[in-house]
Amino acid sequence: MINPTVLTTPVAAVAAKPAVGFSPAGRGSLADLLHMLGDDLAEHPDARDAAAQLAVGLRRVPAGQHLIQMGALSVALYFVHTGTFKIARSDEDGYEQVLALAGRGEVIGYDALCVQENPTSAVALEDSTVYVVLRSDLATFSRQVPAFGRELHRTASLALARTNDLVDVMAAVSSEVRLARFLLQLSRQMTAKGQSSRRFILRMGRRDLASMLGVAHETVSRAFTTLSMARLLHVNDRDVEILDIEGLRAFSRCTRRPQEEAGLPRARRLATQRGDSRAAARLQALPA
Amino acid sequence: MINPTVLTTPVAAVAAKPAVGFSPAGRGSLADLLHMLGDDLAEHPDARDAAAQLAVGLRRVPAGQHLIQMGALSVALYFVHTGTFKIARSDEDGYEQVLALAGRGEVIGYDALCVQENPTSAVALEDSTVYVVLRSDLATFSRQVPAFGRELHRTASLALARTNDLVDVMAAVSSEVRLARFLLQLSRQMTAKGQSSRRFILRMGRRDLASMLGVAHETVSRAFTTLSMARLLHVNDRDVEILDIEGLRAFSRCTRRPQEEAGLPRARRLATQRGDSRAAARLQALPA
DNA sequence: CGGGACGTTGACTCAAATCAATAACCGTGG
DNA sequence: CCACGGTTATTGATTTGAGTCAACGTCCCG
Repeated sequence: MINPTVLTTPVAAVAAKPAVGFSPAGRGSLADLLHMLGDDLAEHPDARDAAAQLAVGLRRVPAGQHLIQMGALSVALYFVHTGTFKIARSDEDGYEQVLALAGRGEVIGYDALCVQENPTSAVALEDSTVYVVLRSDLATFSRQVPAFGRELHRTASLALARTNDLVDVMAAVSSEVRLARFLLQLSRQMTAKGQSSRRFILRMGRRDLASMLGVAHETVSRAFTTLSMARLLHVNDRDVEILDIEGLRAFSRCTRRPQEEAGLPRARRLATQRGDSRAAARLQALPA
Repeated sequence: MINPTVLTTPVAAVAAKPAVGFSPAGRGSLADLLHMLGDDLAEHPDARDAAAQLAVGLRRVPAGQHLIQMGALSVALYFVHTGTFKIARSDEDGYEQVLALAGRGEVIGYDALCVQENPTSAVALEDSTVYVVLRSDLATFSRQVPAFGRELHRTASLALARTNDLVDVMAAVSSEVRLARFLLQLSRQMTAKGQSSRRFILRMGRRDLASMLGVAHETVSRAFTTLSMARLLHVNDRDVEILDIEGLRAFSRCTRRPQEEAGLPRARRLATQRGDSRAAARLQALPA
């Protein structure tokens, strides 16, 4: 699986500018950051004042640029303000494994806290901005504004849960199921962010998507057409609309092939399998 | 992939005893916990005293018992003191996806911090003990003993990095490469813990291992024999000895099939592929 | 000794990787 | 303006790695 995906990111552009996305930085306060994370400090006026005093950087990262270069010294954590990032690891051959997407409110760079160098890189998929919190400020900020410590733990926990979700996706048997699960997760995330859970734009190309699913990019194409023909989706390049979310959900649970349930003396099933073009067959496993 | 793996854990035993592994608890101090995590607080005598005052639970978890039941309310974080745990997620069909192993010094339950209920379960693979830190104590402990906050972030970061490693494993093309990568990571972890990096005992059965690799358990067997025959390993059930770690490393990098490097005008290669029994062929990609 | 869980090996089939061709799109430059 | 190279997406043909089914040996426990 996993065809190329070699340097999906415009290398030329990155090489031309300074390696680490350096752009006219802005300025914000810890209070701004906390507000974005959903904590208004409304009930802690004193902490609110403290947070307003603590300055945090605000950096612009143009599309395609690296926020973090894998292997570089880790100096800060980043919180996505606007835009989307792709978190990836690439081996020396240039092959790239996408590990996560990070959108508004999510932490980037947390996985480096246990070491010196960043184990992953972060690339902006579109023009983006991030809050910058220096590692050397973490302790101070957490002490002076307990809400920050709380939120940091929450976002880190979320990052962990997200990666676990990705493992679930990659563990699925068939490519169609992998895609279905991925889309459902994306849908759930969109809901959490208050956007439409039915329709959204994929921020990445087929190759990056294939890398996340752990399949060849041609297979992603085919999986899309299969799900479309099953009337579960409507796809136009990166524009995806979920037509039947319940059906998609049912389909995504079609993990490993049926088998005798754990201990329960049930023996019906199968007899429905076999014959036509595969994925279509997996469809009649639907509820209604 | 992923054959059954249905309820690898002795359900009966779990069902018989209270759902959440409940065992004669001990008592420890935050200082003990920090000492295990590698922070002696030697340079902070006052913090040392504070930490010695703060009590944390110490719980015994017999082999096969659940420390955390997926879906249960999250009330605490756990730090493995002795033994090993398997972190897993199981869908309603009884299928189980293993997400991580947790050994001495690692956190368990961190992924629940962003929600109410535990998104994963944790099962002891052998008789184990854990330090218990209530979620309600987290803020206090972090404030009173800054070293705890630091170590908590470090271990959480490690958990995230570990899961990323697992994604790398599951992203590999062939089952043999998956196994090779997994073993190398295990080897690295053993080194970090000061144990032999050449030889170790797998704590899990083939089915759980298969779940982590994202393949059928029969395939794990075959991959083991293939690597053995390649003289890279010596395997006896769960006892694994790495014979040629450099060879194994070279093999593990054999990801996707060769292809034209990014832009570079190189055209040699292949012509070596094809003919014999697959994995053996992949071997001559070695350095020397 | 029989039942159960586990590990290994073989045979068969099929889903997906691979190889290949085509089309659409984009920015550039003549 | 259109031609050109480059990147991306889709679809088809072919091959093969691994999932599945099945049989067998081992070990442990009651």
